[in-house]
Amino acid sequence: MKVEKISELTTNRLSVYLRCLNELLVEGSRTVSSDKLAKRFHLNSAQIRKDLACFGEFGVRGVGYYVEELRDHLQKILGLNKKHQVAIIGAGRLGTALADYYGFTQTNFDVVALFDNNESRIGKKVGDVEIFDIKNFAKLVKRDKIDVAVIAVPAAIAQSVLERITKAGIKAVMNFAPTPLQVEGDVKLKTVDLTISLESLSYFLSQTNNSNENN
Amino acid sequence: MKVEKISELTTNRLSVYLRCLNELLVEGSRTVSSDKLAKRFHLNSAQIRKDLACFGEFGVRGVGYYVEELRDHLQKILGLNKKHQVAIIGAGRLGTALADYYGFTQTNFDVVALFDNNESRIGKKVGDVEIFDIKNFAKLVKRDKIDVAVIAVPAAIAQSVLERITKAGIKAVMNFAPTPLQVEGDVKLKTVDLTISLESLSYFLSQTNNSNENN
DNA sequence: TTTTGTTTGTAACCTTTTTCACAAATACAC
DNA sequence: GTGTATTTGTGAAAAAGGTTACAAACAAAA
Repeated sequence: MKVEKISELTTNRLSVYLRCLNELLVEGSRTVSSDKLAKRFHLNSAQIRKDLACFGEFGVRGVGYYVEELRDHLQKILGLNKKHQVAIIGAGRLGTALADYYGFTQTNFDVVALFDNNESRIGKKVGDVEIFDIKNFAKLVKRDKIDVAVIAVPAAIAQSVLERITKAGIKAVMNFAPTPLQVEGDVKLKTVDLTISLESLSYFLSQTNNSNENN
Repeated sequence: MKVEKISELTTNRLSVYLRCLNELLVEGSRTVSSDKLAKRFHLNSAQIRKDLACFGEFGVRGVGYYVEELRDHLQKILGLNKKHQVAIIGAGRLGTALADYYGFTQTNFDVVALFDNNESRIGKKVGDVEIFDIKNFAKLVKRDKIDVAVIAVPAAIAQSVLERITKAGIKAVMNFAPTPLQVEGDVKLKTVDLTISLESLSYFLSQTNNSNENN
């Protein structure tokens, strides 16, 4: 078992493995080898073994891994055995869409509050979740033990929102504003930038078109 | 100038550079050096130069890059000089949120149609965009020259939706369903998997908490 | 014209990530 | 038991990605 720093690429894959194992569990598999797992879900068996090896020796040589046991280990490793309280800042279309995104609702991530600075939105509800005035952010973070924040505001104000989040003591932030943000301290920020994804997609599109022209 | 295959990491950065240049243009800068660009936007100057070098020699030694000229080059490289017609499949909250996401509306990506299989949604409009029956997908792709598809349906049916998209001849697909999809042929698929991002975030959160306990 | 200062483009180097390959461990058949 | 078939865990190799460092190119001042 390695004790090195775990890369984000690894933790991302752990999440994938977890999903695969859940699928296998539903199908009733008791054990699975890294090779079967890899073939079934188009992964690399050596990488699976190496990723898992970062956290312990979960497998049995000649047998493989016990599906349920490994699933439980991964859940624990990823911190999915504890509930997380999520706040979404920005109650526009994206923010409200995220508020009942199944990834948030179906798991141990609970969206407990939406925040906005727009008077006309404050006080309304999206499903069970109330939209609060951003001014009360710090207070509600404390009250509801919010530990994850999602930024779903326009790019122009995203940095100031992040600072508010950081000041409130939140350590995990997901950013949907199409702009890179500067982080203070040991806060973990993940940016999902749709503009970058789209424009990058556009590049590959133009490549295909050009090569077709040359045929 | 290199002629190697361009990595996705590079095209992602090109999109970032483009954004930076647009910002500089608004501020009225005529030229910029890779060093100034890097310092201003927290990038690496050598990497900027290397990324650009994949596509030509755009700079002038001793001067830097002409902002507007480089901007135009990047737009061309990324295929952003042509309009793209986007279809969103799945007219739930996420699909409709994406339909008027500014990244789609504000640029040369035009959302021209939403698709769903739910009778109650078909025929309605989200902003200017009509929700069509998924059965008419291929027909409308042809009529409206749709070249980008966005999957915003539940994971369980995402693969079958992708196959429909592929059959209709679309080469660029963005997937928001939290599941990896198998691509046929030369279709470019980008998956934005919020579950993976969230669970990965959860890992780092549990790390922070554990190390605090040990203090 | 020459010198000085700036900045690109890139070769060489370093780091990270992925893949390969195999000894060690286990199960199971005989 | 012994032998055969699996499969893990992990070094070592390969590939991919990022950084450093500097010659070559150019601008501007002297």
